[in-house]
Amino acid sequence: MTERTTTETADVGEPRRRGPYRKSRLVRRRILDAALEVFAQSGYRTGSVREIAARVGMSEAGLLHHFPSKSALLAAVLAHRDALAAERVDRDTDDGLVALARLVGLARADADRPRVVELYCVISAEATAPDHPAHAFFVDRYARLRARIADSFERVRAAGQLRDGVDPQRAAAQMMAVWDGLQLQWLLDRSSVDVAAELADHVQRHLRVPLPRA
Amino acid sequence: MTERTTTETADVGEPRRRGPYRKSRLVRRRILDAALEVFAQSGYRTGSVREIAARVGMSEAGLLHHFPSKSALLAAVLAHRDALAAERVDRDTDDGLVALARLVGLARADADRPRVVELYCVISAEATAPDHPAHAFFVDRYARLRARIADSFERVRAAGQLRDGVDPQRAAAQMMAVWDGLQLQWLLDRSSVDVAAELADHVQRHLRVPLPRA
DNA sequence: GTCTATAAACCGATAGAC
DNA sequence: GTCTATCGGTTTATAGAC
Repeated sequence: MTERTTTETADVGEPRRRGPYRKSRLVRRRILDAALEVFAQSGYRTGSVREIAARVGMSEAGLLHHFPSKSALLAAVLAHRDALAAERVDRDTDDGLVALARLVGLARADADRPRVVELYCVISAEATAPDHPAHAFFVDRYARLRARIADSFERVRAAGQLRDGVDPQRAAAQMMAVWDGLQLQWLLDRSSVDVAAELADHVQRHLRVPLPRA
Repeated sequence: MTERTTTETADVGEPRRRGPYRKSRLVRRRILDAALEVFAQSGYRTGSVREIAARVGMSEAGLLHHFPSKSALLAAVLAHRDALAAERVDRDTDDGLVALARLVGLARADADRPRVVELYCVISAEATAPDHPAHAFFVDRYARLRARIADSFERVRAAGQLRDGVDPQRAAAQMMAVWDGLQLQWLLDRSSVDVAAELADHVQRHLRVPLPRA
């Protein structure tokens, strides 16, 4: 959002030859990666800026030059990860079935990103407290996702592919719930459940037609 | 487990006239209640013994006379709440349908205990980290609950009340998952979902017969 | 059984040098 | 852009008086 897009005016001999703020962007990226790991493992409140800075290999003050505060750092991590996920899922489709299948595909891909799964699991539970810095973010995020998934189920219904007695709104809430809950079980014990398989099974139970794999 | 059951030998004039360690038991109970609130609101790692002690109205050292450490206090809170829930659900039944209905009933009753719901939501997510003091507790707890609920679904199947293509093990994992996930949504926004209603709807989708209300 | 006092550690954020 | 140094705050747990 606040990303600079101007091109540099001095081109030669300067350390930032290939673009403006190039080093800053790389450093910020490394900080985000380290913050993701620490917040995932320890939560926001217990995870420390000191630990994040140590993983990046710089001092606390050096890190806080790039992000004004700890909570701003968390916000940046969440915004960054949400943007990456949206990139994967939000490509245009009118097909509700495809939209739902993409979510299952995201769950399948998440098996290779346990740190990301852990981040959302831990921080969302923490953010249940109204005074948590990410509280409003998660309240809004869940309302938004519920509405979007309900819309997908609605399109499935309009295409005559939804089973009788299925309410799109309720199906959306249940799909998100089973997804989150499976992730918790999986984080506690990797061998206990197959998140994507169970999520697909759950969704399939609402459909008249097979859920595509993509 | 370590509860004393001996009766007192001196009966008159002593401050603990109505039973041995009576005051200690009451104090321990008040500590457990306060600890539940603090751990629910702030998690284990951020929740402080100081805050718990303040709510009980005693000093930190005074509190730690009753529980040897902070982690022992958390263990006691969890054991206490699990015992209360088991009391409600574990009465003997051979009827799988009744067992499942009791779980939905517990979810319904939990609408009046948001602090308890919050405790499990926050601590289980935190306990995802292998070095968390409650990690082993939750890994074991989830394995145990999955097995028990799978057994209930198995009994439902044996009674010819399970829909075709439903695997008891997977149904158990999915039921726990949707329950946990709905609680998270509910904690973030009380008006967003009806946990018990959605849980009942989910379970009903696996059954040939209506789930009883009790 | 409860207290005060204290140890030993960690925290977020800022000031200011370079 | 990164550092050192530091302020003012927090934490769990223990020692020892009463």
